[in-house]
Amino acid sequence: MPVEPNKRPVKTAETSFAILEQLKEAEEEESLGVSDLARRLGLAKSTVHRHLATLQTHGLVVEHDGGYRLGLRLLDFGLRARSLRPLYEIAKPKVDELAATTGEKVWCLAEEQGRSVHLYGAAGKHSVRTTAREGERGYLHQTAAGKAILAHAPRERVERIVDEHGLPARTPNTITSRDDLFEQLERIADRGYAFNREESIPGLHAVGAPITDDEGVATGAISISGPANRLKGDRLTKELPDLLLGAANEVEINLTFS
Amino acid sequence: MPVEPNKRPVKTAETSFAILEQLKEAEEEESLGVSDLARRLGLAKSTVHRHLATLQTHGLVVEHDGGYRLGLRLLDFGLRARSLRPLYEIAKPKVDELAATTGEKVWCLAEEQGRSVHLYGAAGKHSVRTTAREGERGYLHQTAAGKAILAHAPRERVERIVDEHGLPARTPNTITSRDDLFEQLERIADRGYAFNREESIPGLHAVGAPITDDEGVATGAISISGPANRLKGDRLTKELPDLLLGAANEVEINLTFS
DNA sequence: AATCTTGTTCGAGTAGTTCGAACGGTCGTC
DNA sequence: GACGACCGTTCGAACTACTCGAACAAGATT
Repeated sequence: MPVEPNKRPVKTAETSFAILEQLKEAEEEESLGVSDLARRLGLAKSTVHRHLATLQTHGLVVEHDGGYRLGLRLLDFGLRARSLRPLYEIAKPKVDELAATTGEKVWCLAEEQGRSVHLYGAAGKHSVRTTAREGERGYLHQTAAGKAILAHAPRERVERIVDEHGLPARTPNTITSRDDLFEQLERIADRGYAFNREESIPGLHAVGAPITDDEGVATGAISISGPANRLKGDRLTKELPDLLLGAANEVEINLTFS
Repeated sequence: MPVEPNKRPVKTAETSFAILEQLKEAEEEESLGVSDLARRLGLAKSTVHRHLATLQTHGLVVEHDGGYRLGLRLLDFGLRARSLRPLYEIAKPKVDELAATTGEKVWCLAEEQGRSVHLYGAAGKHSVRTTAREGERGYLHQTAAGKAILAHAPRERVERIVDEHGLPARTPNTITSRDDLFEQLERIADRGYAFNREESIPGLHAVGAPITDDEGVATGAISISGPANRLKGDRLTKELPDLLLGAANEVEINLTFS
């Protein structure tokens, strides 16, 4: 499913989305007003005003503190979108379990439109706090879970994803060359799981295993991540992968019979 | 802030929202196609097609199984909307704690546009499974938490809310008369917490306490709910309210100093 | 094999959006 | 205390761009 070039988009709807996007990007305690938004988006005040009024009647935006912020109707949509994914419903308890037994941060990621989405995360006792948030979008080549997904996808699919999104770096260790990527993906496919050695965040290591369907194609992945000095040696290369593969396998079985 | 009558809404944006709404209402494993949506919304196929293409490039909608479903970009927006509310961030650990100590289902609700929103829920060991979901909207007069919020709001505000949303019933016990409502609210305001005796779901009882700001106006509430035969007598009228008020008070303190 | 779907594209007509100007209100400053 | 600056809001006119319907290929169903 190549993302269509999308001739003739609905521009009016896009400006509404642009307003939502601006409000999402806004700082925590900052609430934007009509004029602020109009300036940022290069639109007339009256236009922004009209869009905001419409968004408000649908609960997508709410007045707050002399400005506007995202409305909780979006929470309804977002959580519905997530619970429609069987992967979430089934992986969640396993992710909790892994976090409890390993004490580290455990994530379940899904792939959508060539990007990764952090579906659900559970914190173990010793888990580090990173900037990752549930719902966040990321690049598949930058994480252990993402690479595990790519390694279990048809090569042409990976080619198209790289064509579209490139291989942006986040740390000196991030894979930035196509050749390196495919070389690693091959080894990951053989091994069945992937490592991340400070490729997305300095000082952070991770292991990721794919969740594959009955045709061996990945629909998501789970990962365990923690500080490099704790995730190393046999723990990183043996113990955690074992736990991870066990959990991933259980999820796969439950997925095919649901 | 009376919800404005909203002259001149942006109709084009509204049809985009209507499409999202339809996809949200859709059954679990049902994925709607262009023609389905066009039929349901009374629009031309080509119109729906164009909207879907636009929604897709923004990740709000994704192709799946020969149709479309809500995209995970909505999860990003929704979770951001929630974490922008200090109430959520601060109440969450207390809700977890209450669920663990009582063993029942504990909810944190917020008020928005005269309706309640289930911000966060935690399940205790014995907690019942209800139809309530995080992100769901409800009526304030139908639940313990909602009534606690209404009881700690200016009377004129409550009047406007009832004018706008009415007092729809969910069970034979739901409050449906204005007089009954205000009578109860008065007692709740005195007492400091509210009960729900099968007013939203048959066989379900609950206690709710408001989270108020420094002016005594409620911005949200937390509640404990469980089967009527377990939530009765002193446990319902003494023990649980005590725990609840303690937790609510802690949340309030943390909220004012954040 | 024929027929009824499906999703897709495109042109024409007009419905609806955008802009700008003007209003009243509120805040801050001189 | 009055002025000026900025805010959000409303409205009319101009023209953008959205909606519809028809027509197409591809696939499913009969």
